[in-house]
Amino acid sequence: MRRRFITQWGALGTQWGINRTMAMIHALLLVPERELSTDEVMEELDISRGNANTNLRELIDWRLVERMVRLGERREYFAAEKDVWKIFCMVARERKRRETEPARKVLDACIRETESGDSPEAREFRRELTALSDFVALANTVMEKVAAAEQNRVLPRILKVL
Amino acid sequence: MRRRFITQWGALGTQWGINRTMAMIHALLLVPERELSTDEVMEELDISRGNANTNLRELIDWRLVERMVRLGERREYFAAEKDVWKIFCMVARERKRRETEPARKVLDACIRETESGDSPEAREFRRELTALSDFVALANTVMEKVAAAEQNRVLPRILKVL
DNA sequence: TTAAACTTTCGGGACTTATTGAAAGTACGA
DNA sequence: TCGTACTTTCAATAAGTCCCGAAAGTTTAA
Repeated sequence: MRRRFITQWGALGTQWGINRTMAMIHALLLVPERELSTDEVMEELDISRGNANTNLRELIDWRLVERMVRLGERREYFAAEKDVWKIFCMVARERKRRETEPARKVLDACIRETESGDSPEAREFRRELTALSDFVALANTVMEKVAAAEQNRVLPRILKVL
Repeated sequence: MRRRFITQWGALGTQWGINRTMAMIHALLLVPERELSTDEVMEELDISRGNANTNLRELIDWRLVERMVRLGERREYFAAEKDVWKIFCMVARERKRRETEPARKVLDACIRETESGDSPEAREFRRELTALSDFVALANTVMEKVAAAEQNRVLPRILKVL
């Protein structure tokens, strides 16, 4: 069953824009109570060392996985964050970085470059883009707050507002 | 400038998990005041008919673009939704459909199949997965409400709560 | 019913991204 | 300092995705 969960989670990851291996490693670490070494990950998922290493690092970069050092042991072990709320924050943070921030940059650059234009079209263009940019900025702030929030009370509270 | 906006938006799309052409068509339709035909889209972006057709349909599927019919004319025209709030709702709806719903399905299927297990591991497994599933369900509800909300007051209101 | 105008589908090639496996790098203990 | 145990990098290749263009399908007007 664990194996099935892992492969399915991997398939899901693809749709989320996360690569399959990364999602599978995450699933693998999410379930068992103990941390695993690189070699164990390689063996369990039947993947190469390079692949395991790259994706473990990526997961650490997302802060979804932590490196664990055991006293007196050379080998490193890896453990996944299990608190769903924290996972959510990490994903929000990452998405902000990869999605809303670049969008905002592009929009603002375009707005700035049409500032000189004075034709009706230029104004219209600027107006459209500004509306978009403001909105993205707002969404950005929301995500930031969500990512920074400490307690897992936020989502229920949001739900109440809606 | 418009052209630059279009290409940059296309590049952004890639990071969002949307294909380049789709994002470019969206940008193309977002800016000008008038709707465009398939042929005009092909010409502006220098893409094939098949490509234009496929991606226009995909955009329509996302409800980001509408098909416009002109009386007495055979040809169809396309126009993008410009209300940023509506765009947001559409994206939320689509993401829910493509991200949280499948995740929930996988989790619930796995939980159901371990219901019989009674070992400590099985219980632990079930506990973990249930926590995740509940959380995803909560997120799901939030997105649903957001997508259904009519006014563009929701985001500011959420912001106040945080 | 047919031709014309337009839309959709789909196989194959181009391009992009992920993975391997081996070599190089690093850190530790003796 | 060296050997060992481990981690990281990277070039080659495999896998996956996107796009073209031609052919097939559909709708409309005559």
